Amino acid sequence: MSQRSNIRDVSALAGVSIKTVSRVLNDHPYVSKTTRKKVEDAIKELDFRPSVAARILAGINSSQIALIYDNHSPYYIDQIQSGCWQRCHEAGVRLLGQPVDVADPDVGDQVRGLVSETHVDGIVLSSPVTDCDPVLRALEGLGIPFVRISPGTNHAMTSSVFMDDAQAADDMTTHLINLGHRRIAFVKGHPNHMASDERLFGYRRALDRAGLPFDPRWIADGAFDFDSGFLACQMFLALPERPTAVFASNDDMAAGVQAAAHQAGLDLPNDLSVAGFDDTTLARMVWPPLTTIRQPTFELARTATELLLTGQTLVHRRLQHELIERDSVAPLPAHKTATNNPLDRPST
Amino acid sequence: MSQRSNIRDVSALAGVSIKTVSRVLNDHPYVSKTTRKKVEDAIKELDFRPSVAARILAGINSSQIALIYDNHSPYYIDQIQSGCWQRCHEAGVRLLGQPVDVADPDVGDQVRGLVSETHVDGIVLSSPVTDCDPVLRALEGLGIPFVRISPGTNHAMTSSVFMDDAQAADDMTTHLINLGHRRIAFVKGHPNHMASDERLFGYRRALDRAGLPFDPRWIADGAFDFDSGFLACQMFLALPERPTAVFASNDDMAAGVQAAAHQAGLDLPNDLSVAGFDDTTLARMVWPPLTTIRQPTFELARTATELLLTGQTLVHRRLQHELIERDSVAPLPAHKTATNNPLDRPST
DNA sequence: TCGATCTTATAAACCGATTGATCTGTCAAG
DNA sequence: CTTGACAGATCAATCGGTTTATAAGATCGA
Repeated sequence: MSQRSNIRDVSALAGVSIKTVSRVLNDHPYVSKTTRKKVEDAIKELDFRPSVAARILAGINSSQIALIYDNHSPYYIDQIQSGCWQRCHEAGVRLLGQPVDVADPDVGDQVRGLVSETHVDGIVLSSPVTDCDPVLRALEGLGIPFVRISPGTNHAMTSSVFMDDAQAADDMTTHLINLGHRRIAFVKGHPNHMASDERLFGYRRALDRAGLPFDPRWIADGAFDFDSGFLACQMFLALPERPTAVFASNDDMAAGVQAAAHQAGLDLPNDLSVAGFDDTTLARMVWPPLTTIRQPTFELARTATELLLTGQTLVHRRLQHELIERDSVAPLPAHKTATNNPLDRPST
Repeated sequence: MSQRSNIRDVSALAGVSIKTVSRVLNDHPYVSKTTRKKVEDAIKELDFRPSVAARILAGINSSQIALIYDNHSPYYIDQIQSGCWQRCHEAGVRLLGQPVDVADPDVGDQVRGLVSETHVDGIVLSSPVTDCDPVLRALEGLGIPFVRISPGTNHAMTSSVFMDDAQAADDMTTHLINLGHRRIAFVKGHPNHMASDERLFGYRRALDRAGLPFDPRWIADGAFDFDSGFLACQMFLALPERPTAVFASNDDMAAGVQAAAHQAGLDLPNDLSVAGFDDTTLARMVWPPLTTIRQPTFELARTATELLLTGQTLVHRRLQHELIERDSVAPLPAHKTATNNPLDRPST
């Protein structure tokens, strides 16, 4: 039976005072190497681990931070979590993952509870919690440090790390245009993610610059999940004038678009080019593999955690995105470029 | 500035003793309705939340449990987490998600640290941590209650919830045989998951019963991830006698198999049937959608948490699986059934 | 009316660490 | 031979709850 050992046991075994043990534990000055060694040996022998509960009560750091998220793309969350976790692991800090529902009327209260009950030292917010008012108010009221990953609003409030969603969407749209596509549909992201608007904006900007018209019928609402991409594509295919390319603003929706296209008997990517966004693992799993925007999700999370841990409260870091070409996007065949017949069908 | 309020503030405001407040908080007897009401009002007004740290120190439950996992399939983990989380949420218990690496030589130590530092009341183990010796020893030594999801060994040690992996694999294999397939390849799971052996066993049993030979060249090593499925399929396709169906022992690997087949120019499912296992969200995202075994992952996790929370230390529950037919498996065309020519190729 | 059972108060000990105040030695520089 | 700077001991308070012991008023049945 391994009875829990406490700081008294350690001090007794090492033959030093409790205060000295505490000094060793917290890296305080005025401890000689030999004393430190004695104490460390005693700690090892007793397998002593200071109780966080007691340290928290005594008012020092809890060495715990929380990651709060609400996301419907497991691959995305997996990367966010890994990034935070890795940095925490290096720093010897525990990470508590806390899923929430931003639509729940008492998220604010839940977050307040989390903080005052667990005494976490800080918080990492992932989109869309980054722009959830009740949560932001709760955190501000508590006066606890927090950083945000890809926030869409209140940029002056906290440190943040993000990418240029508008530019990335612009890049992808331009890429499609350069390949000859003129009828490019777009699937929007979940309305409570600010990135959704940014991506739509980038798409429109690229269209404008190329002198292409913006046609609202080629815009579909989405929710960052497979099903909404599927539905969006079905809608596009029912249009008298079909798009030759679909740009879905994340990979899950792009997979949905592809599935609907496959189901309709289209030959991908020749009959329809499909572009994604995020470059999650999923992008390589579907067929054809997705041409997509690589979002540095892991690094975003790692960097955010870094900022929190080092107490940099008001810095903003933009990380670089990258257009990844795979096989889901093809140049528009010549015969389709010429005609603009409304009754034109992808294949006979 | 919302100064933290403590139990003293509450007792003062409510005009009762600290002890009485404590009674209300812990649902102890001997509190009249009117007194209880007064205390509850005071709690609400002060937005008082008892500090877990203090309660832990005082020796009562921490109302926290941990979920320890090490898995390479985000969709699987997502479901496990959701199941645990939902049950915890209902019970007002906090869930700490803790990823580990079972191959790390000091997992045991990490787990011991987790328990003695956070004072969690119990632990849910997900495969393959369920069969990680250092972790099991650490937990036993600590004397902390824990339950396991799909353990492969030491069944008498703890409560567990699981499905019949062998029977499920048998079912799927039999399904393929019934559709006329005779050359059925199999992609094994990660060697540190006990379920991998079970599934292989079920596959062989079905083959035996049907009087079909077991050919080791049609067995590939896998690791439950996309890439290993991809590699396995490439290997199968290089064989002089190609399989007509591949049964991959999870969905991620099945997606890999499909990708390799697509890349080789095969027409799915006609040239090659592909079956998966798990029925994660991914199964519907790939093309063609996977015929797979539905593993009740969410319910498994929920039930495990239930057992832990209600203190049922030695019960075992088997949950039912189900064969889900989608479009990745097709009957073997007649002309292929007849011949068994080693040089036979899927398409000309 | 007496005793039993509720209901609540008061005071103090305790959980395991941190921290501040106070005090005693060492040892080396000036 | 002082004088500091450093190393460590001792004691007690503190964080925010739980819990035990003791006491006492209220309520109720016999």
